[in-house]
Amino acid sequence: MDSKQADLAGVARLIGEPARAAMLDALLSGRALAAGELGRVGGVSPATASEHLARLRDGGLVEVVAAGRHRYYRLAGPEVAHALEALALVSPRRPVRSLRQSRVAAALAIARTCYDHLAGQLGVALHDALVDRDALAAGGDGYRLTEAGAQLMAGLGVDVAAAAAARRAFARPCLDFTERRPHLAGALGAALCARLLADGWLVRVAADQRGLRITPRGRRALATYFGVRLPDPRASTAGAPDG
Amino acid sequence: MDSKQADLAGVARLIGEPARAAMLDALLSGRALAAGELGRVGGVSPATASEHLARLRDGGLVEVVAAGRHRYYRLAGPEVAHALEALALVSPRRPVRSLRQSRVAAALAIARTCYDHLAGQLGVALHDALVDRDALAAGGDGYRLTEAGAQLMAGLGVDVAAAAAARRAFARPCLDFTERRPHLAGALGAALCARLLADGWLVRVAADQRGLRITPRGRRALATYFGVRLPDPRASTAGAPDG
DNA sequence: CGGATCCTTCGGCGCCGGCCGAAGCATGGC
DNA sequence: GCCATGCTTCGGCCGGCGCCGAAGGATCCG
Repeated sequence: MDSKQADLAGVARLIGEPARAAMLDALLSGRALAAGELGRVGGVSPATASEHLARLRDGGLVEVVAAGRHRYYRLAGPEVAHALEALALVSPRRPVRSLRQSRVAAALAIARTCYDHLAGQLGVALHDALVDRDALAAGGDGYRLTEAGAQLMAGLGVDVAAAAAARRAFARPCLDFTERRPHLAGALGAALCARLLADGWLVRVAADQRGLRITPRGRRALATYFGVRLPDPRASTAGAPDG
Repeated sequence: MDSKQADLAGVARLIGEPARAAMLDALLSGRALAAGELGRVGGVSPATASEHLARLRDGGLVEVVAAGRHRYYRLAGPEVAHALEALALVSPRRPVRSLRQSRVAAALAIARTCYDHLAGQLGVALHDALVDRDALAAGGDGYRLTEAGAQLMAGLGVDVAAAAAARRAFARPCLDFTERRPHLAGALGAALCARLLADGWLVRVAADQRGLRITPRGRRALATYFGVRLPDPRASTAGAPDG
């Protein structure tokens, strides 16, 4: 335990600027984006974008990786994504302006990435299915995989050993900011998401970096492996969030 | 699912101001504090404090309850506390300045409240003990109480039925920002914390609203009921956080 | 009812920081 | 080598907001 104290205001100040918040939101897709593209996302000039990104970098919120004459930025880690989601959870909603925005929001509600794992109705449904089937059990820093869970993951081709060896937490619930119920995060959640994308069960929607579309094949597979059928017609009013 | 989008920047901007951040930090004790006291905490005049509190109120981060000529402010809910803790988790640490600050920080690291439940080494140890003893199991929006867990809580005099009936989540892990491992949050966590305070196992430390001291009686009881012995001499380097 | 306490609103000051254009520095293509 | 592209740094403008003192309203006390 180092005897220091956190600088709450500093980090919040970094996020609390519309252009930077838009950039961070875009980076919640888990992908690394070029500085210029992030500037466009934030609606500012390249010069301003560069300043913002430098600040975010100094604040430890993003990392940069140089590639040719492009510089790609990504979130500095899962805990940054977690903080952003937690903030979104308490943010007042403001009305959408266009039909297009409404369509995008509806699509995001069904399936999207939360940093590098699955969120939205799909993410929550998968989480619940894994818990209900006793594939996940309480233990360690969140969840541990049961014998049944290990077999299920092996059947899907998820590299559980690699996930267990990662320096980050293995499996952890992450409160979904649209569903207000947990979905699966951590190394296992990321590995599962990657696998489902690689297998063509899910594809990224070009319109929004975070959006996912479930392919027909994925729909069948989700029903077979997890008993999950989406979109779920049940009412969206679920349990209240909690800290 | 309402088709709206969250205003990430707005909320972060509210938190990202030193005086307001200090106020919110003080409110993380879970108590309601008067406007004047919060002004002193933030190091600003009553006038400025009032402005800040009005903004926080409009932003939905705090609630106010009038009592005589005092107006007491408290966090608007558990999800606000959760967002603050998540932010603290990614905040860079800055060196403490005085010996006094160092002592306070060390005390906070051992036992403190996180909004209305237990955090610090004590909170994490209790969480781990409950999971290890199969008092808590994965289920619902986080944890459910097993039969053994229900008996344990009953023995302590914790009103589990009331906690289960609360509108908030029943039991949920909350990532501790000093330990970087989960402690127990949710209605059950709050009920447990309240019970331990009421029974005199823990007392609040006047120097810092969030700080807790374990009484000699509490120390014995914690060992008896949970097998928990603090301060724990094991190294503080634990698993990395995750979103 | 008059004074004390607590809080809020108002007016005005000052500064931080977000913005851009222009210039500087890399990299890549030809 | 020369130019185009992508990004960053620099200088300067300007608006927002954080700050306070003073004034006003509410509550409690004697």
